[in-house]
Amino acid sequence: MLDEIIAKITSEYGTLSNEIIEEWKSDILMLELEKGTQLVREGSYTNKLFYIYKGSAKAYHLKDGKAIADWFSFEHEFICAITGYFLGRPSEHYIELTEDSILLEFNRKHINILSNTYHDFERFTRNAITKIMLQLQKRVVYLQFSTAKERYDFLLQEYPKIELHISLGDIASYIGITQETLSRIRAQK
Amino acid sequence: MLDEIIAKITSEYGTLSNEIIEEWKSDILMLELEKGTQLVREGSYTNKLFYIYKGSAKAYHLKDGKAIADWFSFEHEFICAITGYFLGRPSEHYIELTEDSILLEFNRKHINILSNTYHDFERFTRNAITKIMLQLQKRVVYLQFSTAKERYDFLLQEYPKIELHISLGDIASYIGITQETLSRIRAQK
DNA sequence: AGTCGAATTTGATCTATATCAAAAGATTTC
DNA sequence: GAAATCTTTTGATATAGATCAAATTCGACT
Repeated sequence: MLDEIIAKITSEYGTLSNEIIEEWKSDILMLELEKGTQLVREGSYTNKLFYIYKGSAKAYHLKDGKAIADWFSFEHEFICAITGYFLGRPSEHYIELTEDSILLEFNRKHINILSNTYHDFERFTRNAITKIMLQLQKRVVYLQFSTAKERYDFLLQEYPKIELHISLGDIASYIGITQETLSRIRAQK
Repeated sequence: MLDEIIAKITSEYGTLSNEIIEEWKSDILMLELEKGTQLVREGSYTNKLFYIYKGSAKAYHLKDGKAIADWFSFEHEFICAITGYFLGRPSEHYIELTEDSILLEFNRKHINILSNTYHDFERFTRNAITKIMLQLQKRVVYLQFSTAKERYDFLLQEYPKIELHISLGDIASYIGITQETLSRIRAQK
């Protein structure tokens, strides 16, 4: 199964030779965990990157005691504690599974070694980061100046089935509105 | 002067051999342009990336006829029409100089060729994109759930001297508030 | 199936910030 | 250096969405 997942990943982010793939595989963990499992805790030093094969996860942080969702990850997407992973600082986020999931776990150190050793792997990494960057760019645009309804419509366009996987409260915080407001928007559809 | 600028860039994003630098230089344009010059127009196919050596620039788009600032770039920072440059689609942004400026212009094609040819250049590119990604991440966090004042304070922390370079209206739109609100926030300091 | 706790909905009220409008200050231009 | 234009400030009002509170629905567990 791992080979199959890796094939899917490389088809999206860039081909890798068998040699590289074998070396990469030597440090990949494959996990099957249940809904609610915390992959990363705020304040922890984390150097892990995850890839969701089945299921879904969320990254969130607390503001005034309330959870605010920062990032969702569904099947075939990556997720990490962004500031922790890229800056080597204590994580500002929690990461938690929102459904029973099968996922891969990678290590920053090993990823960096591979990137430094193999040009192809470096390109692969760049492509993955570029995708994250473009997703963030889109979010900034709609968070900057749009109504609650516009934000929600935009999110549904990006993730038409998000409601099957993520609770109303988490969705609301992700688009920067309260859950009451989101509930009312839904009601008048 | 070009060598000096390149030295500054590579010190930040990753060392490059003289060979690579020479090849890179063969396709760099150095421009001296005045405030208000449009570097990129919305709807145009653009494959240009800019680096501000002196001065500043903004990327913006129009919503309901009003300009909304998306990205500012000051001395020693890059700027491009993000969707145009990375996705090869017509630009969703205008880019305009906000002061008289000296800047470098790069070409996506040449950047890509260099990235494909030289592992070091690929790493260099990845570092630059990672920085952009992290900046966007920060913006998302404060756009998601914070008051007008919190946004403004955060921006000042990031760019303490922004008011010397960017107009109140542009700053307001960048943090997602109206200029009247920003003016009132300033008044009560 | 019935109980308990969590998630969602609905209602009433409040408030931060938008909107509209006009005045005051700056900056550019000829 | 006066006119014209652009930017910022100030004032009055409107409103989207927050907040607080309670009722309802949904799901998990025994």
